[in-house]
Amino acid sequence: MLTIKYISDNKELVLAGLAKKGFKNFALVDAALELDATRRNAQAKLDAALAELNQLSKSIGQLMKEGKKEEADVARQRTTEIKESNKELESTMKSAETGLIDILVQIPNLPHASVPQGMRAEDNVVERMGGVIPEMSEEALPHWELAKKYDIIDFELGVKITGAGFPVYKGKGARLQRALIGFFLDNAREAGYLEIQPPYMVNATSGYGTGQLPDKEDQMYHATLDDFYLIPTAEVPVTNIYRDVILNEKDLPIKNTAYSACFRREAGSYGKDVRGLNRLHQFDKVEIVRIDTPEHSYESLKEMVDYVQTLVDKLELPWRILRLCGGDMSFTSAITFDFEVFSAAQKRWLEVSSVSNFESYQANRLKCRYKGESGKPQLCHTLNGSALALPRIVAALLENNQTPEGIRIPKALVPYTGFDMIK
RNA sequence: GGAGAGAUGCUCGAGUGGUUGAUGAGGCACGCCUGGAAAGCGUGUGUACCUCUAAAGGGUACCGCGGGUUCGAAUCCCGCUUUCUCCGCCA
Repeated sequence: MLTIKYISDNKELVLAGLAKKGFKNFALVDAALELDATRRNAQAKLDAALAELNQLSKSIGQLMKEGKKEEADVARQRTTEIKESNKELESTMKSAETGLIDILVQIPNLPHASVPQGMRAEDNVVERMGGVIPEMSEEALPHWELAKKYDIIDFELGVKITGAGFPVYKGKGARLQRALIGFFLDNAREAGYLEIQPPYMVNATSGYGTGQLPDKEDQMYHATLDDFYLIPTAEVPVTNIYRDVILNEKDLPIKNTAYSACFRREAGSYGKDVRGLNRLHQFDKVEIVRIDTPEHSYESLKEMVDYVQTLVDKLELPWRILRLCGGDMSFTSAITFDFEVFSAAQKRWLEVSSVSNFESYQANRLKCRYKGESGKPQLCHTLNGSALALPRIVAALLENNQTPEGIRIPKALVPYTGFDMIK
């Protein structure tokens, strides 16, 4: 969340930023500022009262030692009065405090100056493109047909076992999944990322830390008996490693990578675009997470984008990078670059990665700070990106590389699959 | 799941009701010493919020978390979380 200090120092910038993001509830900003004033006022009074209380306590001890019981009793009486009047101050302060946080978590992050204006996907800007879109014959099959033809992914079987959106990968399909995970993790390691294997369930505090809660509560699977959430991305557990942590500036940037299964309810998205692997409730993804100083976070962002580009290049997929417009970015992001690959039989661009700088928005929730030479702890910047999400990569690989003899595996991946064709 | 023992600052480790934000040791930083270093000596070493603000200063809170008792709690009481040991179960 934004800090109340930033909001009160830069109200006009905040309102302009929110407008760019398509956020209309400006009243929340004033409400936050008002609650903050209430809180500060109550705390000032309460602190003064507590100071007097502490003084009285000391004097009572002293008086008792000197045997001046009556004077001590007078002081005791006074403490009772103070404590009585403190009750109201305490409840004022507490309710202002929780009310303020309730409001702040409803205010999204502000977009970076370089984020294009716009509300819809059409307003996103193509940053650059690469790879070659293959010529496809009219008989080219979409990946769900190919999956059936070669018996490598069974969607109906997943329905039987769990439900729609939980496919079963078989044989070379399963091995292709495992190959991609290994390929992505090895590349990340070579690029300097520390591999992490995180829990796939998190508590509510972690969900709040990265901003999934309360904003996207209905997008996560919730194990109510234990109040755990299945992670929608490894970003959640990995970033929460750094919750309530003060890092040393010389240890930055932190570079972590993690494979995890990801679980998303995808409530409300049905129809043609979700066929096959296009949108699943459970899928595999390798994530990269970075934590850096505000001075270096945009360098970090560029490195991450460039790194993801090397992956789609090695996989020989046609790709493009979009700079998302204000209205299309996520709640918590300050800037986001989406990677899309072209899936030649569906003739569609599919999003396979989203690389974002959250600036200090997550860090403020997480209380993730760093300390440099100057001494004072400051909020870090957090960044993350998919590198990469598997299902749509698989969809594009299957569709783009289909031949009459079978499906060709890109050279870079063969050491991981152990086969170069799916026949 | 049952029983018992713990949870204190960067780390270790004192502390069972009264100037204890917290003894001590280690670590770290700075200074002295040195040709340089080590050793030695000295000094310093948390976070958040409020107030004030150029800075300094002052105040409040924090000894796993949340309550309670008391004029006063790291210290007493209750609940929770978590770690360890033993038993049970088990991939």
